[in-house]
Amino acid sequence: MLTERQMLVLQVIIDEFIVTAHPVGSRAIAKKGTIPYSAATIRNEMADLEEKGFLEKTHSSSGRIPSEKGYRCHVDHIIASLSGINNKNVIKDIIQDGFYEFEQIVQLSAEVLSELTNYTSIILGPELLETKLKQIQMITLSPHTAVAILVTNTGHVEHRTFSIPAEINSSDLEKMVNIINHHLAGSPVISLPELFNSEIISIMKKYLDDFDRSYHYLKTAFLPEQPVKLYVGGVSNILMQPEFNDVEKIRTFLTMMEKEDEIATLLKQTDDGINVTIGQENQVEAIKEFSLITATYRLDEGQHGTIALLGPTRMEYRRVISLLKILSNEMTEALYMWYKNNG
Amino acid sequence: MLTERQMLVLQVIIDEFIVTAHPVGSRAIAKKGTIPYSAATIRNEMADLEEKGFLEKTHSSSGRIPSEKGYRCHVDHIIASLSGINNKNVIKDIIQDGFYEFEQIVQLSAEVLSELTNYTSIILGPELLETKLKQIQMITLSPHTAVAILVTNTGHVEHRTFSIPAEINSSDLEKMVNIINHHLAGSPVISLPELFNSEIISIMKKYLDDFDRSYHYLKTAFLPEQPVKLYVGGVSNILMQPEFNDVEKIRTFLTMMEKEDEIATLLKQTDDGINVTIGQENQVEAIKEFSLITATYRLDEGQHGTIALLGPTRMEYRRVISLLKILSNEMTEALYMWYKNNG
DNA sequence: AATTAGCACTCACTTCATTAGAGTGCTAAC
DNA sequence: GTTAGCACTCTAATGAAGTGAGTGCTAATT
Repeated sequence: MLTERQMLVLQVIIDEFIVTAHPVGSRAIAKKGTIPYSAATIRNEMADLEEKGFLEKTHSSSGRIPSEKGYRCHVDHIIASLSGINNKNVIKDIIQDGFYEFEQIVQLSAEVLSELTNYTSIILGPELLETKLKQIQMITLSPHTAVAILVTNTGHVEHRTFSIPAEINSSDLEKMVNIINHHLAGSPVISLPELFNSEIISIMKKYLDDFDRSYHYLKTAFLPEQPVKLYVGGVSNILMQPEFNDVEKIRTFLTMMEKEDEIATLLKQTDDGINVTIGQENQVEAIKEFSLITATYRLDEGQHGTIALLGPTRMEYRRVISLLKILSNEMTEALYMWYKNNG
Repeated sequence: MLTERQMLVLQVIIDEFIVTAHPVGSRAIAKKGTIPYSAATIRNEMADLEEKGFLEKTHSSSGRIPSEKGYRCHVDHIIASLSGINNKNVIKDIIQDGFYEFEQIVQLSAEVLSELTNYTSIILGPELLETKLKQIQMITLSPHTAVAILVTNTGHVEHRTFSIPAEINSSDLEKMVNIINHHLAGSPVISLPELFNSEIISIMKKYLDDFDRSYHYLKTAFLPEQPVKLYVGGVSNILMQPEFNDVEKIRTFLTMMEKEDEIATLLKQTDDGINVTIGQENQVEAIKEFSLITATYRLDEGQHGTIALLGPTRMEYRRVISLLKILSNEMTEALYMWYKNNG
């Protein structure tokens, strides 16, 4: 589809544009001398590249900027050539110093990532619903209120304060908690409501006086509020990009970033491995001007989460993609170690 | 210091400027007809007001804008006239619907506040160190790791995952937790380290084999990481203000908002009651262009937190101050109720 | 004596024209 | 196939002119 030389020209233009954020002209390329052709030749190739849809003009006599198709080609090229990456131990070096808990590892990774790239990093925690119940605790604060605490095998702690209905006495509550721990420990959190219905109901009915009421309360008390957790790093970082010299754009961007649930659902539907969606390729309206690069990391037994990097379409794809690949590997490794110790 | 009429003119200018954010001219005021004087008269008064430092010009032939001294006068005036506020039940109406836990009440208040004002609201949670230990739990995830959970009387849950040193066996751990709960439940969290030293050490030495090691781990495991919690609402809200039409200002502001600890220390050193610091009056460099209004809310027994509102110096002080007063009262009330049930 | 009308002057903001510079496309020469 | 040359295009920067809201001062009015 593209000749060798056209590919070369496209690369040079993208590289240049990534740095300057300004349209690139043929003469400028020729002057730089990265490729040994005259401005006119390059001009001709550029015209062809534009015709084929890999470049665009901002106006009729401007230089060219890469189109989304151009970026796509660039990115596919990078991913294809991405094989033996030298693992730089970005995260591992930091982690090995001491003991970090699960959430810290993830949060740290998000910060490191945005620090290294100057884009905004978003990490989607592993689907909480797929973690397994370790233990439930119920701590009464007063005769009328209690804190329910749910701990998963990943060390995630979820808690909720709620009022104890007058119909339930504290010994009943204790019994319930014991029953749950005994029967449901080790079950995936996602299946808890179901298991409640199938396994626990029958048992509880034997032990508890006022079952129906209690049941209702328990069910709401023992489910995690947010099924996933987002770790965001470097929101203000990305605003340094020249793309954000417009106030309105900043507002739009920040408003979007506040919609955590939308971002979460977006990140959830990514495939395994490295994934790049450029501009209009994005399904979500609010980021159609951005590029989103995602990578998955895994825990044991099929649990996984997503690392993502959000930046302008004009992104340092080469660097960023390999970084993300390294980091997702490292996280998988670090978390695997963690998981092994804590399963 | 100011004549009746000068006061009037100052008020009108401030009111106008709060709405338009543009310098106010004498002719414009006269035309509006809020005060029955000609442009020339008003002009003279404005000249006097400027001389006395209550007004400023942006350039030699511009209209006037209120100086910080002008705002200060305005604000002092408002606070003086602030007596019988009709309690509007902003929060209470919402809260009474169902049971809300402590953190929800505070978070909700922050959101409501920024929603009502279009400024950024910051609520400083009650000093965690002053809450009292309710119970400690230790849940082992694996032979080498455990989650330590600390619950306070306010229902606050703090947790930390850490690795269990090989020297400590699980029955020792259990013993320690029991000892702590038995002796320290009810003690203020702030005094825990001290009590550890004075009361627990001696007792533990009797029970535990390898005391020294265990002690070190416990001490770090059972102290809340962040002594206070910040609840921020409507960060992107404030960006709609015309003061933020400059990209650089937005960046500065957002960078500042990311420094949570700085904000926390700033809010901690506020007096009781309503407090307004305008522009340069602020000690912290980053908010010398803003006004900060703070109010305190109380829990039982001397525990208290701070509600704050951050906006441009051009702020609707009248509305905002009374709102903050109402809200701090309501929060005190709501939390008092909560506290009573859960003490 | 206080207030107001009148007038000259100031300054930011907008609009418009001009220019410089970087770019393109095309044709002809190498 | 590659390059040089040239006419043409468009943006961005610059500056001049006009507009309008504002001020300060003085003199007239109440």
